[in-house]
Amino acid sequence: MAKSKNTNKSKSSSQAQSFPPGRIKIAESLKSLLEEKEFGAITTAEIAKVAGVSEALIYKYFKDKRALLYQVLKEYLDQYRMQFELDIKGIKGALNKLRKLVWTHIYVYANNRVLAKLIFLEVRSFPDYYQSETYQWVKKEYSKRLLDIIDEGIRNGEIRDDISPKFIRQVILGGIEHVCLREVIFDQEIFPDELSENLCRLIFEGIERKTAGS
Amino acid sequence: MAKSKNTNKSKSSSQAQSFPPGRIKIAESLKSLLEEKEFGAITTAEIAKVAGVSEALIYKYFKDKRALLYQVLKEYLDQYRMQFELDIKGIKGALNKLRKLVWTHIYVYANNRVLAKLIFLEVRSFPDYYQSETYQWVKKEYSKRLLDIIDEGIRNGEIRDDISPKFIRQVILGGIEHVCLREVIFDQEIFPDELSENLCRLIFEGIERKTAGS
Amino acid sequence: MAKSKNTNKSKSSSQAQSFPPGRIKIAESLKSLLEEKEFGAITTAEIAKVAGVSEALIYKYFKDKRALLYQVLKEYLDQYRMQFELDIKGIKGALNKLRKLVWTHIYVYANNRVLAKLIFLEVRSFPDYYQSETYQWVKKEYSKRLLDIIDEGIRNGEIRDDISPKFIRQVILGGIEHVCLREVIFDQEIFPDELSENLCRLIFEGIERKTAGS
Amino acid sequence: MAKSKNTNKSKSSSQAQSFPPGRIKIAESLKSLLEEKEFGAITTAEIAKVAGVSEALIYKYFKDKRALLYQVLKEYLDQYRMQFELDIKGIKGALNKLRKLVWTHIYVYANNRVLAKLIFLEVRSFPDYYQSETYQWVKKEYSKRLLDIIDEGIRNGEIRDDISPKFIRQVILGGIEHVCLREVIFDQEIFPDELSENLCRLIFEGIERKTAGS
DNA sequence: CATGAATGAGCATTCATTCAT
DNA sequence: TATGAATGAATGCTCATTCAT
Repeated sequence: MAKSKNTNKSKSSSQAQSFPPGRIKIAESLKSLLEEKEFGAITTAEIAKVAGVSEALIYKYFKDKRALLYQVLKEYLDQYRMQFELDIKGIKGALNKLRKLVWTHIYVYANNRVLAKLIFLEVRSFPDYYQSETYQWVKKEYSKRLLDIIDEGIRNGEIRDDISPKFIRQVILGGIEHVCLREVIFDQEIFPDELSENLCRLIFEGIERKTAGS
Repeated sequence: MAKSKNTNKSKSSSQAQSFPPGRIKIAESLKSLLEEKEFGAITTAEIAKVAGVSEALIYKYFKDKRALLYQVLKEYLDQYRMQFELDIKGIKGALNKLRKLVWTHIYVYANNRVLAKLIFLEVRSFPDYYQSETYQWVKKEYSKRLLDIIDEGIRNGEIRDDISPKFIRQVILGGIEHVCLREVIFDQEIFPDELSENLCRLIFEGIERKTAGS
Repeated sequence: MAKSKNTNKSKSSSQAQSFPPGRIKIAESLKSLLEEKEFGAITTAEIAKVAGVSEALIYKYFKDKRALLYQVLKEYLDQYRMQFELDIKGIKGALNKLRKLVWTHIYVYANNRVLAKLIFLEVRSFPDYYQSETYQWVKKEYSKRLLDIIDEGIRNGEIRDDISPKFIRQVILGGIEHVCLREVIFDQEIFPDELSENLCRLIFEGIERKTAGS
Repeated sequence: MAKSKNTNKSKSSSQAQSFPPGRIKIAESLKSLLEEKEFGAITTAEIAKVAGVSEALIYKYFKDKRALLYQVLKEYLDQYRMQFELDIKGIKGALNKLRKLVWTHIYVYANNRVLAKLIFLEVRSFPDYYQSETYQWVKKEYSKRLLDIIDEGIRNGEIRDDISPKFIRQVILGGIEHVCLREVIFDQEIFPDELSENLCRLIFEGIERKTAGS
């Protein structure tokens, strides 16, 4: 059950194919090594060997080992950002959008264990991450999108207006983290359908506007 | 509030006073270093320095750095094993015993962060741990005791008999882990009273035998 | 007061405008970097970056990093060679010419710290420098000119004829080096007027021909 | 003439033979390498190889490469400190003591080129040297001794009392540096007798008290 | 019971240099 | 004329571990 095969098979993944092959090979190498062990246990020698390049090349493309990690994180996030943008297209209703978003979020964790672990464990220990452009940009993009949908829900009466939208967002993100953390850390399978269903039921019960008639 | 001061003040802790002073000092040294940083970041030089002994002595008493960690883990577990044995003395009723056990388990995690982190994070990366006597022995002792109580509950009608006792045990242990993991990882405070109360309410509702009259 | 601004503003300096722009940019880049740090601390990456060219181009024009240094040295020396040729034009008397030469020599050190340091410190550690054309050619040009003037002085009775002209030259060059070395090494200001005045007074007293009547 | 063989043949040099052989070999190794090249050009690998030990051992005994350099410097200074203490014993008259001190100082530079270069060139680039105990201690020991003698000279009328003793000390130390710097840098021979004679004549003429009768 | 001395293997990182295009 | 891509060989430094005493 555990140790599910992940998704970075996408050699030709998200970045606009403009990078030199060496750089791509290095990033892919780290991605594949992250499947097996944590970042701290991976050496530059290993990265270079798996990538089939010299260690020196790593430092041509990345300031240091950590900058490489951030790049990998960024690539993963980029890849899913597009997915997120497409995902809520055509969905009517704020709650439905939220439901879809929650499902996708959990689905991403379910299918990309490396990304999940990176976000849950690795990145928190590096205080400089929070200054990195990757973080800033995710924060802006994803967090804002979430807030917009909540606002929309409040405006059109789907969501109660007596709770701060930011607090609602906090609860949603905390909830997602909560239902996935255990599984991510212990390499157990995540079932997006079930988890998102339960989570949404719980949260929506709290945030939905109770109209007089219903 | 988080980052609570821990409990390994017990210099003269559990082991039957039989160990030579050097060995004890080394184990205590690692314990105190584990309060500050994770095992991987602790060097043998540090351990020796804090213990006030030579590095070589570590290898007289322990096969390697990891064997020392297992010893420390064992000492902690020993220490709490006694506590567990005393704890349910005089308690009537399987559910009450379980309640006490859950509370104590969570309480241990709340008060010995080092042990909690060891169990949750450190030890899982060492596959050989599961072969170690420490693990085998804890598994037998603690797990068995739990099962005994569940069996007792089934026998005396407190607990429904249509669920496998082992499954019930699994749910209890998983539940405890579940409600503590997040806090342990992110160094947030754990409130044993609240957590065990909620957890027990949830679980007992499911496992309690619903007698006609009640 | 020390750390005087230097003179390699002469972008279009001595070389007969024949070099391709890339080559010129590389040499100028090294010159400007030498103002800030010593040769050993300058990397080819830096040189290329400041020059605005690729690292590879350096190796198109120069055998290696050191050959580039020799080229820079040569350019500086070229630049001052012209100055030396013009300088003694129109001056009457060997001693006056020598005085002018000494002043100019010191003046060059005072105003081009990079050149001074190159000559005093950098170049001596590279034994192959003494085989380089740059060295051979300077030796011939400048040293010979000096000797010619001394000879002229002896011939026309200004300078005593009982000391070998080469020894006199040696004393003059040694003296110049002597009065500048300390300042160059410790980055202290050099005062050409004062230093050359004192040096000439000292040396000329020794080499001047004492005629009966004077 | 240049490149005179130096004096660190003293394998069993100054330190109280209490150091382990590895540490001694490392220090001696650096000393011998400093005869050939400057500190910056010496690698830890070389030091270890010449010493016949592993690179790791260097870091057992010294914080880093620079700390090793300071240790070497300290050993040299220690060695000569004893010499200085004995040297002025039994000499009458402050000027005679100063003369002896100047001679010995120059003699040390003449016979230990490595030490001389260390002091003149290497150590100035490391700002942290001036915080090192080695520096503080030399400053105190040697500088103070010099000042004491000058004071003594002023008290007994040998030295004029209208110039600050510290200024006199400054002139003496600057003078010694002045007459040795060139030779040290260019690896030319130093003649202590001649240099100290000339230097003392020059300085003493200025600082000696001109009594009415003389 | 304890240690002083020593190290092999590895670490992230740097840099001058090469070569196909 | 110019460069993008790549690297071999170091560099200073760390650490768990061994062994004679």
